[in-house]
Amino acid sequence: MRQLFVARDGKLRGRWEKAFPGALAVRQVGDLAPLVVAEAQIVWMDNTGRDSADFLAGVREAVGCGYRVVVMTPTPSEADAFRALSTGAVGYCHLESAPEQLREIALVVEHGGLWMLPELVQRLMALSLRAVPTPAAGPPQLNDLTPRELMVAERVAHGASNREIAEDLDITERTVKAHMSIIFEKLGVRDRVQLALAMNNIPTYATVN
Amino acid sequence: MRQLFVARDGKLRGRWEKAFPGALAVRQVGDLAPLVVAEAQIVWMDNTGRDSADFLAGVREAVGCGYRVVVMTPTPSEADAFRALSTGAVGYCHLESAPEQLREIALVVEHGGLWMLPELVQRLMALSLRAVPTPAAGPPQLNDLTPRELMVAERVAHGASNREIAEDLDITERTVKAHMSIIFEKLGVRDRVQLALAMNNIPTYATVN
DNA sequence: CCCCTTACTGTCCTTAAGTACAATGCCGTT
DNA sequence: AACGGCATTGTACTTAAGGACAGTAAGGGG
Repeated sequence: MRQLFVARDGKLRGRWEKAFPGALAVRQVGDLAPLVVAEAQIVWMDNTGRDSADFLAGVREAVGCGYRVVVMTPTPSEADAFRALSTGAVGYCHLESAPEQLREIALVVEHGGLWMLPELVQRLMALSLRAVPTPAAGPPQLNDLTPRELMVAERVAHGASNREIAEDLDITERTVKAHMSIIFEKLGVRDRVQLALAMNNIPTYATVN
Repeated sequence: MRQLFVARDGKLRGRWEKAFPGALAVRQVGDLAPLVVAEAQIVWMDNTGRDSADFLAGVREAVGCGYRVVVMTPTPSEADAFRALSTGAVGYCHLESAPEQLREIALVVEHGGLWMLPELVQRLMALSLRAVPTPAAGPPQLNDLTPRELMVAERVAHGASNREIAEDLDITERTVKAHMSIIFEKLGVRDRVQLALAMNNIPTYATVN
C-alpha cells in the first residue's frame, strides 16, 4: 500500500488502479487519521471542488505526517500550484494524468524530487528570479560572514531565538550575541527581524539604503 | 554512457564512477561540441571557481542541445540555484553529494522531475508566492486579523519596530503591543521575527506545527 | 438597551535582545 | 615570534519586547 488517493469521488479509480495495481487505496475526503495506518508513501490529493484553505490545510496535515503529497487538479493554475507546493506538496499534476505519467511522478517524488507541469517550471523560475532582487551577487553580502556567523544568521532566518541557536550550536547564549552584533554590522541591519528578512531577500525599511 | 560530468578537475571522479559504474565520462571545462557525440542523457556541471555568466552560458548551451543539466556546486546559494534552474537546469545539488544521492537525482531528473536541495524548495515556493499577485486567499490566515491588526502585522513584516509602527499609525506603543499579542495568538507565532517570516510565507521552526 | 467586537490606553513586571569593554585560546600568515 | 582574524565567554548595563491585569470608548446587532 504505497499510494493513497484522496478524492471526493472515485471516478478515476480505474485509472489509478491501472497505474499502481494492487498498491493503492482510495479514500473520500475526510480526516487523515487512518493514513497513519495506511503506510502510504505518497498521498495524492484531488482538489476538485474543494475550498482552497481547507484543502491546503489537509495538505499541510499530510505533509506534517511525513507523507509526500502530490496535488491533482482538474484546472491547473499557476498561483494554485505555488500555494500547494509552498504548503509542502512535492507534486502538482493534472487530475486526469495518464497512468504512465502517474508512475513517472511517483518515481520522481519517491526519490526526493519535485514534479510539476513543465510550463509551470519555467514560470516558477522566471518569477523567482524576479523575486530575488539580487541580480548579480548572491543573497545579501553573505560572503562577508564567517562560517560560524553564517550558521547563526541562517538560524535567525528561520525564526530561532538566541537560546535555541546557542543550544543548537552548543555554545553560550553570550557567544551567539557576539556573533549577532558582528552580523548586524556586516549586513547593515539593526536587529534580528531585519536580519531574518534580509536573509530571505525581503526588503525592509532599512534595507532601502 | 549516460552520465557526463563536466568539471575543472577530476578530484571527485572516483565518487562519480562509484555512482554510475561504467556509464560516465568526465570532461574538462571546454566546448560542448563533443557532447552531441557522447549521447549523454544527463550532464552534470560543476560550477566551482567558474564565472557565473560563463557557467550559465554553458548550461544554456547544454540545455539547448536537449540534455538534462544538473548543476553541482561546492557552495549552494539560493540566488545561484534559481539562476541555474531558470537557465534550464533541472537539478541543483551539492558538489560532494554521495553516490547514492547522485543516483537518486539522476532518477528524478530522468523522469522529468526537478531536484534541488530541500531547503531551497521551500524558499523557492515562498518567493514565488510573493511574486504572484496572490489572487484569492492570502498567505497565512490573515483573514482572521482585523483591519488594524493587519496594518500592524504588515509593518512588522517589513522590519518595523513597535515605536515606528506606533508613530506611523499615530497610536501609542502600548497599543501596538496590544495588537501584537493578539496577532501572535491568532497566527500561532511566538514573536515578531516569526510573524515577519510568516507574513512573507517563509516557514519557521514553529510554523511546522 | 445590552452585549460583543474593535480600538485604544495605562501601570507593572519579566525576560529577551543588544551593546560596551574585556579577555583567552587557536590558527595561519608574515 | 609577532600579528590579525576567528571563536569563545565573562560581567554589567540599557532598552525593546511581550505578558498580566485592567479600564475606557465607539459602533453594530439582537
